[in-house]
Amino acid sequence: MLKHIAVTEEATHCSTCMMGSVCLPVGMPATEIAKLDDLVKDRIRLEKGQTLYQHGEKLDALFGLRTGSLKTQLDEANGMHQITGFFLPGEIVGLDGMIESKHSSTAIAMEDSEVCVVKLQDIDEISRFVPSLQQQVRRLMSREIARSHQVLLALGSMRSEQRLAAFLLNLSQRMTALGYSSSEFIMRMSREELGNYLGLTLETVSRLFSRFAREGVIIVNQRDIKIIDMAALNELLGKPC
Amino acid sequence: MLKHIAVTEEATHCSTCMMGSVCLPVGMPATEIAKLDDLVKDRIRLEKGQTLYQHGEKLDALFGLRTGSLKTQLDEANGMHQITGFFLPGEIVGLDGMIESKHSSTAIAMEDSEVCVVKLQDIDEISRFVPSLQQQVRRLMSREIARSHQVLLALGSMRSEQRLAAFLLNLSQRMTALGYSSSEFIMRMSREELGNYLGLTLETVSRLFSRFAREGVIIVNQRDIKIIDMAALNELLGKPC
DNA sequence: TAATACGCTTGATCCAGATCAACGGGACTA
DNA sequence: TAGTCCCGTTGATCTGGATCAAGCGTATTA
Repeated sequence: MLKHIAVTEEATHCSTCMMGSVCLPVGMPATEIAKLDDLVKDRIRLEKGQTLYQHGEKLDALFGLRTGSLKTQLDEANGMHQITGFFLPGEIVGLDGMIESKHSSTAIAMEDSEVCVVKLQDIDEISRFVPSLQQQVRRLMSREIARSHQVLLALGSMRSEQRLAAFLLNLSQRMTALGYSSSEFIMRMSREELGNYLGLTLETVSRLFSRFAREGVIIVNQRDIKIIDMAALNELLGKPC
Repeated sequence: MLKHIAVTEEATHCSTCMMGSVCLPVGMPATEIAKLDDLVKDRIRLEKGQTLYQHGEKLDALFGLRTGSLKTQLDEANGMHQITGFFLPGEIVGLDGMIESKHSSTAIAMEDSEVCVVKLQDIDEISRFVPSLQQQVRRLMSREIARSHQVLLALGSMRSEQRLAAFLLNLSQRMTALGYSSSEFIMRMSREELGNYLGLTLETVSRLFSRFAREGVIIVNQRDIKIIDMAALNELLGKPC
């Protein structure tokens, strides 16, 4: 069962949340953010491995990840499954699947995590007073579409080493946005999960990590990654450094 | 230069458009659809090969495809490019890239086409009187995310024959929704475009068509496709028929 | 009417990444 | 302290789809 936590008056609201600079309110004018305090009435604490929502479940809220990390995946009847995203704090989960008000994917915590619950009806309610909120939701959804397209590019047009390079660079950027080091971070996903996401086997991912390390591009210690030569990763993607 | 056509009083509006049952208003209550008549003030006629918008261009509108077909693609600086979608009449183009108000992809007409221009500011304006409009836009964006995720599943987890089967079944469904035959249709894209979209080479796509034809699953005549054995395609995907 | 071009098919060969297999190390349990 | 499990690494081998190459049919142009 999901562990709900009511957000009372003295609790953190959007306007006081440290995550505000990267989360749902990102880019909104400060005067409007102040009006978002009633947006989150509820939080959910998830243990590692716990499911936030499942394919087919009724959807009536979005989730802002406060702490921890999540993955989303598609589960097919025939046993196929595809991880469609890894989420870090400040990122919004649940944007897919507002068709028929049913989730079209499953979201699972990769470590103990906490999410803010943003009810869709509260969005509609509050956006009457905060005109930019609807645009903000559109922006976030649009970003999610663009993100998927980037992954499509990786899966459709890149070779294995390029996919991993693109993934590492992307993760690095997102860590930076969170105020962490851009060159050293811990990956929350297993080799198998990463392989699934990148359309590769876990063995190929493992070999790539070893090779990158051998070539002095990164230092790998299990899930602890240190990027030594960012330019080399960019070069792999054919980008000027 | 893009050919704009002002939508005057006597022209077709959303409420009278034949496409309404599959286009932007899909699923909205009839009373609300009637209020959408000011939503489209402008249409654009595109010739085959013409670009509707390009990566990086300012975005201030969505486009409802009225006739013809479009493709969207990501173009990378290094020459890589990835087709991210093929669009049929009634489908909405331009949902990606409302971040920074810039398009994140390029949309190109695959045949002579016509699109309805839906200005974002008109959406915000009209949604003050049509409460369900914002939800509708969210639904459409959500559908676009879910669609991308399905393609991710194909590119990440399926073998070549499954990808093509999934593509044909998907196209068949969309043709049905448009009122066309579910088993016989013309594909507007070349083998190369289809290969790019599915993460395969044009040769592999061609061989797959030949093989499916040899096995009596389809009849192929260049871009003219007739599905003989729908169940066989479903079986390839491991689905019960 | 020939000529050039483009899209598609088919064959031959190659190779990146999958698959199969063995092993090693850390975390948890008894 | 040993035993079990899970995750990751590495090696050997295989194969699906890429690459290279040739030819063909249809449309467009001279």
